[in-house]
Amino acid sequence: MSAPERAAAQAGPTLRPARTEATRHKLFAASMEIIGERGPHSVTVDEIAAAAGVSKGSVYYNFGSKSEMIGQLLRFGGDILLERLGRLADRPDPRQALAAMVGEALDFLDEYPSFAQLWVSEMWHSASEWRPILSRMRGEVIDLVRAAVTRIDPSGPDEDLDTLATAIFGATLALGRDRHSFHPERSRDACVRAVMRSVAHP
Amino acid sequence: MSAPERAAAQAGPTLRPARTEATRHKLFAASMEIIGERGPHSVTVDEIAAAAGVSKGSVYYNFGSKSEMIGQLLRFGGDILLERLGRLADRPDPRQALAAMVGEALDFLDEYPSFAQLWVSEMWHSASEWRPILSRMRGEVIDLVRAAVTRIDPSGPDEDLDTLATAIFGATLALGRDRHSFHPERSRDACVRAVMRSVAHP
Amino acid sequence: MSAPERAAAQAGPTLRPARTEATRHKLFAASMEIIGERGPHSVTVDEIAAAAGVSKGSVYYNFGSKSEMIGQLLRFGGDILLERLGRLADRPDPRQALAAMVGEALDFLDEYPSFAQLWVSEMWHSASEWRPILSRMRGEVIDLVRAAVTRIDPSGPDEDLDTLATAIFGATLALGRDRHSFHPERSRDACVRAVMRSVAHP
Amino acid sequence: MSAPERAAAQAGPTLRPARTEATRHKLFAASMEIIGERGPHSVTVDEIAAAAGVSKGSVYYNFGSKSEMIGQLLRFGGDILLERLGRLADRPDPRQALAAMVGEALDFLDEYPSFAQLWVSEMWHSASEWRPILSRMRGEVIDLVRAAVTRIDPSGPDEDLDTLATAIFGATLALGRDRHSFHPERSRDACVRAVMRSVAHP
DNA sequence: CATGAATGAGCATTCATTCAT
DNA sequence: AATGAATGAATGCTCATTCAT
Repeated sequence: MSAPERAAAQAGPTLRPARTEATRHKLFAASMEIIGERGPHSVTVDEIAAAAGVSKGSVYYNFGSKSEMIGQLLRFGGDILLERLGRLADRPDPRQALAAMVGEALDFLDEYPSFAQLWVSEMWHSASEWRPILSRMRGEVIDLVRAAVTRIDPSGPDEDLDTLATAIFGATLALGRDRHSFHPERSRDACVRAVMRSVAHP
Repeated sequence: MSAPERAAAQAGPTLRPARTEATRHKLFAASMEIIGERGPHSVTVDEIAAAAGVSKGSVYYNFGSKSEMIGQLLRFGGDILLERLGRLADRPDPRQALAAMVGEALDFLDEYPSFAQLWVSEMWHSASEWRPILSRMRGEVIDLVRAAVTRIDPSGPDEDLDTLATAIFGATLALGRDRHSFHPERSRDACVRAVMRSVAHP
Repeated sequence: MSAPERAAAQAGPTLRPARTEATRHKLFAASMEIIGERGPHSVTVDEIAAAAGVSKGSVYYNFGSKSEMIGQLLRFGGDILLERLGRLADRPDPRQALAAMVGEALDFLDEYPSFAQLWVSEMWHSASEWRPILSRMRGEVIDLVRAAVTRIDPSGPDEDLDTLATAIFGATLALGRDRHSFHPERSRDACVRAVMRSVAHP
Repeated sequence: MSAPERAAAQAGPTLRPARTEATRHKLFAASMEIIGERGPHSVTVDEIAAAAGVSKGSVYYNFGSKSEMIGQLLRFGGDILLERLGRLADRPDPRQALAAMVGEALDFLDEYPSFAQLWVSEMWHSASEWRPILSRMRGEVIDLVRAAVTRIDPSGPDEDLDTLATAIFGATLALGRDRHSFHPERSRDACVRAVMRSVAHP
């Protein structure tokens, strides 16, 4: 448990000192930037601290360890994505809801490419330190997709709906990363259309 | 350049290539096993050598560096996949050809889960040492898929075909990894069906 | 660039420089002791750190590399020699000035035998990592000697003065090392006299 | 004991197989070339073998170890120098004899710069593996010089003659290396003159 | 005689973590 | 709340040496 966590545990809903919050956010921003590009193992705590403009000691004071810092970073990013997708889930037209979610996901992958890269790298990695966090995120996202898919066509066995949701999830993730790495010219719409073909026939 | 490569570059009748080949294959097999599970950075050369039953020096004698060894491992795995997919590409019925390729890919991802994990992790990683190798593989696989998709429905702009091929690629990869990590009970057929939905309606 | 150098480059009020300085000097002293005896390649960083009573990591924290540490050690020693010789250069009697410099050099070679050995070994070594440092030192020492020689007898071409200065430099170096290795009984005065014979005749 | 040495020990004055002699000389030539430039510790047996165009095993077959190979190389070079200097020692005019020896030494240092470098580096090195060889060489050369000096001016104590001989030795060595490294334009004659100044005045 | 694949002890270097200030 | 000097276990890599062919 890092020092601020200890303090919070003792003091109840402390108004967190502004200085700590600022340091944490500088570290989030800097890590997000460089960890996605170079990978969590290739980036050193020194580099993160330098990029954030704080001392190395601050990382340990605020997060306790490098691993924990990355974990909180992932939670931070995952919450943003889930919040954004959740907002679109209850649109009246189910097909439009799914399309909106795919589009929103593409936007998110575009805005947080480093988070996206980290997710793809670690989610299926059996020995990843962040597997619990990432597989929970994967589960929640796929649940949202499956719900949308089910509203479009509730027939068929549950297993098939889950499989379809996973396929949509994978296609979206791949298109998002591909736009970043290989095809920046590819339009968001074209990607949404390609993904939506799997639920396209009325 | 590793010692065997230097020797090969000079041509001439390689005197004792059998021993070298044996060592290299033992290293390939052992690496494939453990690198995918724990990630290339978390696995040490000592562990690889021990798992292969050779000395650490042999790794360096044969490959020159850990990075180069993994690179050759990736080429090795990629060649297997491409060879397998290529064999299915010219089936008469284009829809059956694509379905066969998706199925074959799933089998491959099942047989070589470590290779699959490494691929997913590093392919879109901008600073990966193996990016050149992996992105070439990605390109060749997507080309195969696009050719199959084009045979099914040649209408529409090229860009859309490329995008669709990428979506199919991503969906298959995700389903393959998901079967390994989260849903071992999910059938190969269900996965193929889910992927094929994007080209299913005549 | 080592960490303290990075810090120094940014200026600002160095907070805890005393600790760093202490560590650096402990390392200088210990290295000077053992590197000259066994040669820079035969001495390990572990040994140096152990001899200095600091951790191996400290060597890297303070100098960045073994090579850089030795480089700074050489600069450190060279500055001492040059400072000592420079103080004697402007004695009124030129012959006495040169004799004093030769004697002082012999004293220095006696006090810092490891530095002397390193200098002799690496100065004329075309591929030495420390060639730039050592050849600059050689140049400055020879310049001092030539100035003294010129004051004794300004006639003759410049080239001859340079050559004579080099001969004096070499003779002194050899006598200094020889006293350490083979003839500890040989007196300082006898050495000075032998060197001074080349400028002895009025 | 290396294999040919074993053979020689058994068979008496064997006519050494031509193949062995050829291999040894190729190795001498190649080592002399690169060891002097890069230092004995920085040069690997692989490099030496490659430069000589023989296999690494041949080095061990012929010399038993890297250290022994360099030792024989040094003996080889030292014999050449001593033979050349010895031939000049009994010239009638003692001053001319010494000048001829200094000149001959400069020629030798010019022809075998790598040997010269190795000598300078290792001769005064207390822990050098080749110290015995090199200090014997140093002794024999200084004896020759002292004999010549004694013939010029036999007065004065023995110790002074020895010291003077060492000074001449050092001056010559330094001028020889300096010509190679820093002043290739400096003439052989100018160097001889500078060295001879210490015995120049009748 | 010669080769070159294999070895493993040894080494320079990295980096997450600690702690006195 | 923050700092940065110091640490040392861990790791990639080198290279002299061996030995089966």
